[in-house]
Amino acid sequence: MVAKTYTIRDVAEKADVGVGTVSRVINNSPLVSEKTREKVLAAIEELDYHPSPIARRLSTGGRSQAIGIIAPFFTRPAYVGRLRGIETALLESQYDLILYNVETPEQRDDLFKRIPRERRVDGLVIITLHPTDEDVRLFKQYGMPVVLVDSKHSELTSIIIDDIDGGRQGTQHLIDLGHRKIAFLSDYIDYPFGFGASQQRLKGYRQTLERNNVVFKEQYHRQGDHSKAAAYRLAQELMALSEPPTSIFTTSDTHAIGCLEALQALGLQVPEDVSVVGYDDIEVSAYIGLTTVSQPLFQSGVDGITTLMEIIDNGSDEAPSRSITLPVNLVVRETTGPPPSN
Amino acid sequence: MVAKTYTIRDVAEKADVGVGTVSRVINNSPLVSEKTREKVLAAIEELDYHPSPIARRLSTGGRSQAIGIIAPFFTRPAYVGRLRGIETALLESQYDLILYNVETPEQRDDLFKRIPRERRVDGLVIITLHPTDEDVRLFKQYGMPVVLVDSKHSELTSIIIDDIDGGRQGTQHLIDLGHRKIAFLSDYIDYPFGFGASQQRLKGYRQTLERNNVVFKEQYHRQGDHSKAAAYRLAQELMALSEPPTSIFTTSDTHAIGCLEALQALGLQVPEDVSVVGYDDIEVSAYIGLTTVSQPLFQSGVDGITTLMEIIDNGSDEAPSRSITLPVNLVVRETTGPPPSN
DNA sequence: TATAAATATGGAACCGGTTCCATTTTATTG
DNA sequence: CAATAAAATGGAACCGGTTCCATATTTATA
Repeated sequence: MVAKTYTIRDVAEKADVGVGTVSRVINNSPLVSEKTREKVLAAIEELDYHPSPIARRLSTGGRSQAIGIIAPFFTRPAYVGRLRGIETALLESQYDLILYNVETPEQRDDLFKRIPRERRVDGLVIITLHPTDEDVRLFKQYGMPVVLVDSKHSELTSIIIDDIDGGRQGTQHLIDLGHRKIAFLSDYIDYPFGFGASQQRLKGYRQTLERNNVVFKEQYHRQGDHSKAAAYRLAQELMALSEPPTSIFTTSDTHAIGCLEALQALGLQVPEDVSVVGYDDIEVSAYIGLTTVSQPLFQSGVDGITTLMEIIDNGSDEAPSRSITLPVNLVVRETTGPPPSN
Repeated sequence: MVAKTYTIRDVAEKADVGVGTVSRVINNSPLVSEKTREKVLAAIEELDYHPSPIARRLSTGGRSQAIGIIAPFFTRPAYVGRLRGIETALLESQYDLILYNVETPEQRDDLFKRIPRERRVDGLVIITLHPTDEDVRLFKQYGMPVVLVDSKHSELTSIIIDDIDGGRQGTQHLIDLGHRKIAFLSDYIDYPFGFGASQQRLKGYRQTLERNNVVFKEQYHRQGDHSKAAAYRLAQELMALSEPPTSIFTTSDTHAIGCLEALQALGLQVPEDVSVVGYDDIEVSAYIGLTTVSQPLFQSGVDGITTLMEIIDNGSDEAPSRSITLPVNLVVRETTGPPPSN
C-alpha cells in the first residue's frame, strides 16, 4: 500500500557511485566532478528521487522549511488582516505555514515550550502575546529565531504598533468634536493571558483625557471578551448610565459593530446621539462608514515574516534585537460628529 | 548553543534497562512489568526526556500529529468562517494545523504532489478545490487520508454544500418579490483553477429562472475575481446597461458589499431601486442588514476535521467514501424588496 | 619519469527512535 | 524439584539521510 520511494542508496547504485557522492550532488557541494555530477543527476531524474525531509532533519537538524505563527483567536478580523500580509510574504518563498492557535494561558505555555523542542519550524512569529524572560531564554537555548508582532521584548526583534498614539488619536478626535463623556470599551485589560495592545490604547486614551483636562471616569471604561456580542451588552450598559457617554471608543472594529448594533436597537442615531470610533479598519469598515483608527495589519504581517526570514537566512541567532514601530492613522468617516447640544 | 536533549539511550542507562524496554514504556506496550515501567518513568521524569518526533517519523513513519488544510485565498471571509470551525474542532485535539494557501493552478498541482510524499501531515482537508483522478490515485498510493469540503470526488469523503439549492433559494426569493431582471455576479466560472461552488450556484440560478419562465440574459451574468473592488466595477457595468437589472444576486457577501458600495456611489437606494442578495452570511452581514444565502461555514469546517480525524484514527484508507450534504438557508434582511413600479 | 600536491570518492558511523528475535527470567505443572 | 510454558528483556539492524576521514585518482612539478 505504501508507495515505492527511492533512497539515496538506489541513486548511488544506479549511478555507480557512493552514497557520499550522491549527498554531495544533492547538496551542491563543489567537491564533485562535473562528469560525476551529471551521472548522478541523470539517475535522480530517472528514479524521480526526492530526498526525505524527515531523514534530513534527523541527521543534521536540517531545515523544516516551515514557519510557525502563534496567535490568539486567529480568526478574528484583525488577525486575519495580519495573516493576509503573512501569506502574501510567504507566497513566493519555499516556506509552509504552520498555525498555532491559542485560547488559554495553558495553551500558550505549552506551545512556547513544545515548539522550540520539536524543531518542526525554522522560526516563529508571535502575534500579540508576550513571552516571559524564561520563554525567551528557552527560545535562545534551542536557537529558535523569533519575531514579535504587536508585542515587545527587549531581547527579541519586534514589530510594534504605536497603540498609545492610536489611543491618543481616537480620543483627541472625539475631544476636538466637543465630546467630554467618552467611553472606552476594550478587551479585558488585566486578563493574565496578556494582550498588551489594549493596555497601550487605554494608556493613550487616559493620557489624552488628562492632557485636555477631562476627568477619567471609571464607569466609562468597560471590558469584555473580544466578541461582537460582548460589545453589544457593554454598550447597552453604558447607555443605561444616569449620565451616559456621548461617544464610545472601542479597541476593535468588531466591538464597534457590536456597539452600533446596540445603539440601533436602542433607537439612537449615530453620530447625532452617540459617536463611535473603532480600531483596525477591517474590510467592511468603509462600507458601514465607520470612523476608526487604522492600523497597518497587512504591513505588520509582511514585516514580521520578512524580518524572520532574514534572521533565519543570516543564521543570526546572535543578532541584536531590533524594534520597528509602525504608525497608526485615524480614518474619519461617518460614525463621529459633535455631541448632542443639551 | 544547541540545547542538551536526552535520548532514549540516556534513559535506558539511567534506568538500567535496554533501549527496547524504554521504547515499550513510552509506547505503552503491555510487554513490560509494572516494576520496570515505574523505574523507566522515573528516569524519564528526572531527565525531562521527550521523544524526538523526527526520529519517530523516520523509523516507522510515525504520525506527525498535524493536519493539513489546502484552501485557495484562505483569508477571504468565507474561508475564515470555515477556518473557525476547523480550529474549534482541533482545539481539544493533539493536532497542529498546517495551512497551505493556493493562488494558482501550478501551486495546487505542486502541493497535491508534494504533500503526500513529504508525510508532514497525517491527513488533509481540501477546501473547494477539485482533485483530479490522478491526484486521488496519488493520495491513495501514499495512504494519505483526504476529506473534501465544498468539493466532491467519487473516491473521497466529501462535505458538500447544497449550492444548487442556494442558487435556487436566492433567485426564487427575488422572483417571489416580483423581480424579473435578476443579475448574477460571480467568480470566474470557467477559470481552470476550478472553483465548483459558483458553477453550482449559477446552475441553481438558471434552473430557477427557467422554472419560473424567466429568460436567462447573458448580459446579466457578470464574472470577476473574488475581490470587493471587482464587484464594485461589475455592479457599475450592470447599472449602465440600457435595461439595468432590478436586483443583483452575488455569490459572496464580499461581492455583495462591493455592489452595495457601487449602488451607494450611484445614488441608488437599496432595496427601493435595486435589491441585493449575498451568499455566505459572514459576521457583518447582520449589521448591514444584508439578505444572504447563509451557508454553514463553521459547521462544514467542523465536519471536515472531525470526519478526517475519524478516518485517521480508524486507519481506514480502505473505507468507502461518503458524502455529507449540508443545507443552505436564505436569511431575508433589508437589502431585498419589490422592484420599482415603473 | 617519478614524486608531491591537489582533488575526488567511498562508505562506516552517526542522528534518535522502533522492532523483532534470541535470550533470560518468572510462573506453572507434573 | 525439574521440566515446560509464558512473560519480560536486551540490543542489533533498520529507517534515509549527512559527514568526515582513509583511500584512490588526477594533476602539477622537478
